[in-house]
Amino acid sequence: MGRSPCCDKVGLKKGPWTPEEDQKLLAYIEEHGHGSWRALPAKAGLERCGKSCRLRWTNYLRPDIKRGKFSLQEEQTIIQLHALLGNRWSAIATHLPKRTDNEIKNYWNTHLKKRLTKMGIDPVTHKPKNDALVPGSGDGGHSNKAAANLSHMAQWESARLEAEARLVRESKLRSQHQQHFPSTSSSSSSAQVIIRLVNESSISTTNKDWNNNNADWFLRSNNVSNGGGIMGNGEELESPTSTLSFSENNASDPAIIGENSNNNGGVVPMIEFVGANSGIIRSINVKEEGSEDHDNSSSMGPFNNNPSLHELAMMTMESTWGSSSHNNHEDESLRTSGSNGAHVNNVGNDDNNAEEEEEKEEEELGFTNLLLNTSNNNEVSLSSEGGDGGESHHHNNNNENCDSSYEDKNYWNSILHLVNSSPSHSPIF
DNA sequence: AAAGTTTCCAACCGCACTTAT
DNA sequence: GATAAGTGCGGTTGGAAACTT
Repeated sequence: MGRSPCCDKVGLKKGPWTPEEDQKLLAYIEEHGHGSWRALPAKAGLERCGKSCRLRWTNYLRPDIKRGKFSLQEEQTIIQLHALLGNRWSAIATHLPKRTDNEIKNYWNTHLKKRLTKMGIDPVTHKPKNDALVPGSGDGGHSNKAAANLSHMAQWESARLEAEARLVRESKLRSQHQQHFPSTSSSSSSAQVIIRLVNESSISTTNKDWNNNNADWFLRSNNVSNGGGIMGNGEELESPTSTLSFSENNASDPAIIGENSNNNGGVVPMIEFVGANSGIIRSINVKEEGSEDHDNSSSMGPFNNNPSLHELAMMTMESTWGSSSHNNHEDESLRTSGSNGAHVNNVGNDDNNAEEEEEKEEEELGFTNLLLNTSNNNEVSLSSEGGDGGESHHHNNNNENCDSSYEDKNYWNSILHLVNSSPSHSPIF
């Protein structure tokens, strides 16, 4: 059976909205809220279908929308998130405050997609179309590995989103349950070793880390100082926080999102996301790796060349959360030099128009580095400082034997840093 | 200055999912 | 469980603006 149309199309206006219509819609929603979108047009005196009204509101009239040029930081975020999420514009939009999914989608299609194509990167797969054209192609296949990692990450993220959706529902049920039984723990029912990554007071810092420009947004819109994660500004995004866990029954668990054999025959641990109640990742749940699935008796412990996700997360979180001011400065260097801090730039030499093209290319190189060569950034210390297992994780970047794990580290660092930097109200993380 | 082309983005369309009956 | 209503989302389009010839 077909669905009935969202509205009777006869007599309803289509096309661009007039200022009068905008005013009517704005005035009505300000006074009454939107309520049922289908019923709204009649009540507001608009000859539009409810869907059109909703779209106009969410994409244009809503007061918390930032318009105008995308910052480089935003562009980088979009590219990274697109590599992970694909065309999940609404999901991407949750990481770009005040930007609508429609706007991001348009920007991707009109700017970023072309730019990546121009750089020789397939904007769909985020893999290099032609190795010869891509920086790092002569790196012994590093970029290919990175691209493969991104592909893997996309699968990872896809399944994670599904699990997250399920867990949102569970979380809601749980919270309802807790209203009756307040003492009930909200943690996962699975046997898990919860590793506390960040306490509630990290929230402000975390969001400052995201972006200098966005910090103000966060502080204003969320009214959060410490222990926040509660939406201000009337926003009710109930945002379960994802947690990572290494599953023990990956074959049947719907939350399992993948495994990845590494060069050493080990297995990158399963990852499971478990709902929580704040807006940022706050814990990683580590389960015992099942022994029946993999010939990998030591997957949980600190490993030789392949850090567990847990370790990576720990290193990453500690590194990033522990040095917010540092990162803010890093952002600036990233703007012009990409993630490679060794690259020398003429930052500040902006009075020469002839160099604009050069700068643009440098920015593009930065994007390339972000996507294909997340190594060499100094956001993550690979030393033992972040390991909770007490085992040192020093890695020599020049050691070929460590390439795989090193790339994994940077790969995860890039992802986790993004996660870490996400606004606390994100419904995804 | 006019015509042609490209770029940009607001808005539409239809599908999928959730919720209500 | 079946159906309808409501909503969200991603793909696509149409037209205005900008740019080029």
